[in-house]
Order: sequence, then structure tokens, then C-alpha cells
Amino acid sequence: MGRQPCCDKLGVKKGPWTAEEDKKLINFILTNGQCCWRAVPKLAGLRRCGKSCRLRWTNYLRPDLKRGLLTEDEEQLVIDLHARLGNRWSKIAARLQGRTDNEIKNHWNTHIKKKLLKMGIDPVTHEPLHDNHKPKPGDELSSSHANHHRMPESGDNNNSSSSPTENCSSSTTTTTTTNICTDETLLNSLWMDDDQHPLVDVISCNNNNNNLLPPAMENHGETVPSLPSLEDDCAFLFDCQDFGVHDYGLDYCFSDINEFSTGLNSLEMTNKH
DNA sequence: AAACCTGGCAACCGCTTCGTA
DNA sequence: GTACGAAGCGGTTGCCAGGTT
Repeated sequence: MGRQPCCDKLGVKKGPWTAEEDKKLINFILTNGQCCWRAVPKLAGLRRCGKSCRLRWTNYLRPDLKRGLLTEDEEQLVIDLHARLGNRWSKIAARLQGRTDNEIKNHWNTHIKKKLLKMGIDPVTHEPLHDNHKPKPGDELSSSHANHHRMPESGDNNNSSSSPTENCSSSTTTTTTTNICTDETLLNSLWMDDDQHPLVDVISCNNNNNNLLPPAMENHGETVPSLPSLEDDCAFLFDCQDFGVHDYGLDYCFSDINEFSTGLNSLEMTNKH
């Protein structure tokens, strides 16, 4: 049965999102919540495919996203989870607060994979590499761009001359940090209304590693072992309370505002201890 | 200074899964 | 049980910034 295109290809814009488009999408989601993604572009006045809107929101605009490199702990957790789950990035992401599947997937391919190879561990099987996995010209670590993009799965390259800790992430930290600042500035402006009032205090939420959206808006409420405490999970509630959820259009997050208040009260009680 | 190379990330594509009529 | 549409997911690509020659 022929597959329907996800959207009308004609007149649908592709490529990088503009600040204007981001703003429209944010405003729409804040006002209406995440409903039928297919209808979002039309209703939000965007010439984008619904899929594209969903990706942009979940991977970039969501206020509960952490930014910047994964911490050592997060990286270790990703490795552990990958050993158990394989390339099921969404499942892995569900267990890391504020991280997206795309982000984890990219980080895996660009950092962790190489790190494991340098440590002599096959990133696919998580088993030690054999001797016949010696570096060859054109293999990943001698890498060309093309090789990087083809992502060889054979697990070549057991370069024991490098220490395990000597990895590529160090060289990128500075630029990434710079990008974060730029992104946060950009996002800060995006999360302002037309009168430059904050729609949501995104930056403080991120800096505190807190979440703004309730768990229900995140990863389908999967149970999350070995995760941040309830307090961490729900810290966004205090921010919402501080700024007033209604004021910022976040009341859509909660099916029952009384439930929200109750949750807040109980959290406050917990917090006082 | 310019050309080329490399690495990283945002975004797209297409397949799979889920929900519903 | 089946067909279909919508959303989710993972793989892949393209662009761009920074580094190197």
C-alpha cells in the first residue's frame, strides 16, 4: 500500500529553523499544548511539516532540555544502558533527564564510540576487541569525514597508545560551551513575548537542571530506575509556582490544576525536610 | 590568506509501531 | 481481522565552525 507523505511536500519549508519560526512554534505549544502534530504547522502559521515541528520541539525548543556535553555520569549511564538496550536511543534518552534521543545518538557516534574503541571495547557488543581489530588506513580513528558518516560497525582500531581518557571531547568543549551560550541567548530571546517578558524562565531551569514540563509531557511516564530523586524530577514545579503556570500558559500541562497544587504542596512538605 | 580537512550537530528520510474506525 | 493515518524511532545526510596545511 503506497505510503502517504507525512505532509504536503509542496510549499513545505525545509532546512534550519529561523528564530521567527521557533517563536511561532513555542507560542503555539504554550497556548495549545502538544496536540496533533500534523495540524500544528497549519494552526501555528508555519510552512513546515508536522514531523519537523515535533522534532524541533522535542530536540531543541523543549524548555526542560539540558544543554552542553553529557557529564561523566551521564556518559557512563548511556554506556551501561546501551549495553543492555542497544541502539534504542529513545529508551536510553528516557532515562536521562533533559536529554533527547537525537542528542544521545549524536554523542554516542561522535564521542563515546571513539572512546570505547580507544579503550579496546567494541561499541556494538561491549566486549573487548580482538587482536585482528588493528587500526587500518581509512578506519574510524584515522578518520575521514565519509568514514565517520558511514559509521563502520566492525569495531576496528585498538589504539593502545592513547590513554582511555584522551578523547576527542576535550577538544570540542570550548566550542560547544560557546555554542551553548549562543543558544541560550537565542533561546532566551525566543522565550520572550513580544514585550520582552519571559514566557518561561528557561535559563534558570536549565542551569538548575530542573525541568519545566511535567513528567507526563516527557517520556511516556516510563519507570525510571537509578534516576534523579523525586525532588529533582519535580523541581520544575517550584519554578512553575514561582512564575505562575497560568501566566506562562503552562496550565495545559496539567489535566487538573488541583492535582498540580496538591503535588506542589506535598513536594513543599518533602522539601522542608 | 586561502584552500582543504575534520568533527559535531541539527534536521531530514523512511520504516515501524500504535491507535482507531 | 484489516486498513489506514498519525506519531515515534533510528539511520543518515548536509551544513558549518574550527583546525591544519
